[in-house]
Amino acid sequence: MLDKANSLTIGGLAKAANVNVETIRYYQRRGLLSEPKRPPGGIRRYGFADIDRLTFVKTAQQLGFSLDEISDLLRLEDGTHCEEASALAEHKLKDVREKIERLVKIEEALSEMVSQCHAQPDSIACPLIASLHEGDIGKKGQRD
Amino acid sequence: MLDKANSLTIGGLAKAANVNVETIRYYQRRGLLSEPKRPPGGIRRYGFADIDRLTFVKTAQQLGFSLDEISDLLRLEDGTHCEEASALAEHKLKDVREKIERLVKIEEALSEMVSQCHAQPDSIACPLIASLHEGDIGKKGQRD
DNA sequence: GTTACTTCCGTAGTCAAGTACGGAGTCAAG
DNA sequence: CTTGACTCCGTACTTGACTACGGAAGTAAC
Ligand SMILES: [Zn+2]
Ligand SMILES: [Zn+2]
Ligand SMILES: [Zn+2]
Ligand SMILES: [Zn+2]
Repeated sequence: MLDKANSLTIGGLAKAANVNVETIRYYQRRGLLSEPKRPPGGIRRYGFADIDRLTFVKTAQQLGFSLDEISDLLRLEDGTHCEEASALAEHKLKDVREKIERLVKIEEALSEMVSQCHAQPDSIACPLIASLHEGDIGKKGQRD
Repeated sequence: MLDKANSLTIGGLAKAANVNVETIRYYQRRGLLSEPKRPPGGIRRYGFADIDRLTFVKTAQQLGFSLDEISDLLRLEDGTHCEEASALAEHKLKDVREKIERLVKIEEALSEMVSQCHAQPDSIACPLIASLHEGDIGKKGQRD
């Protein structure tokens, strides 16, 4: 962790990790990223470890983890908590699969509607609109 | 739509649709749900159509649509012309397909991580956590 | 016909995840 | 040694989606 290359200012880190400076400071306040000591009367420097951690946070976030959940993941970093980490990930995986299932149903409904609509360009009532009146999209499986 | 059974008070509707009363009122303010006329000096009554609409909103929401987008979806119901309706529906369809794509990538990444984790019960570092450090998920095409 | 819930309505507060602002201090170039 | 850019820090604002609050009026049970 004591890289020769702990040479980035917060702005450089922000650029390197492709996040806003304020986001870094926010993560520090949330305890997701530690603040390097500040040399007396100077400014903080950051290094690869910080880029790595920001990457971790952003990646996990794209996987649908909240910042709180990411805190949990970060506390499991020592690798001795494989069980807990995978339980967390498996829960997310289940959520994601449910979302996909529902989206596929909507996709089918929408594309059906669109093609019905195109099939009847001159009808008085739009079949797309008519089918929405039936309200049969996503009738079941309302849980998280 | 003109059910004999328009007998629910807002509280009953809330219970039936499994949402908070305040959420219903909020949706009314946002125009996602219409307010039935109030009989002079009386209270509003709701029916199945309202339950359906709330269900639709909640389902679409779980699929990742914002309330604004849901407004768009719902406006397809409100007598827009065929052209506009199908344009909207096609746009949404594209959105849905993009969402599915992104979620499938996430799903693959997560399930890969989980199986790596299970494959190495005795490793020192959890490969699931290790892979979060690599940040190679969704490197491109993250847009909406 | 009094009491205890509800409804109605407007306004205000909450929560997550940032983003912006303002003033003071620091640093690198010219 | 002055300028201009950047850092630091605290506080405040933002957005989306609610949730709560307070007081007046409606309604139901006894
Ligand atoms: Zn543990
Ligand atoms: Zn593991
Ligand atoms: Zn049509
Ligand atoms: Zn779109």
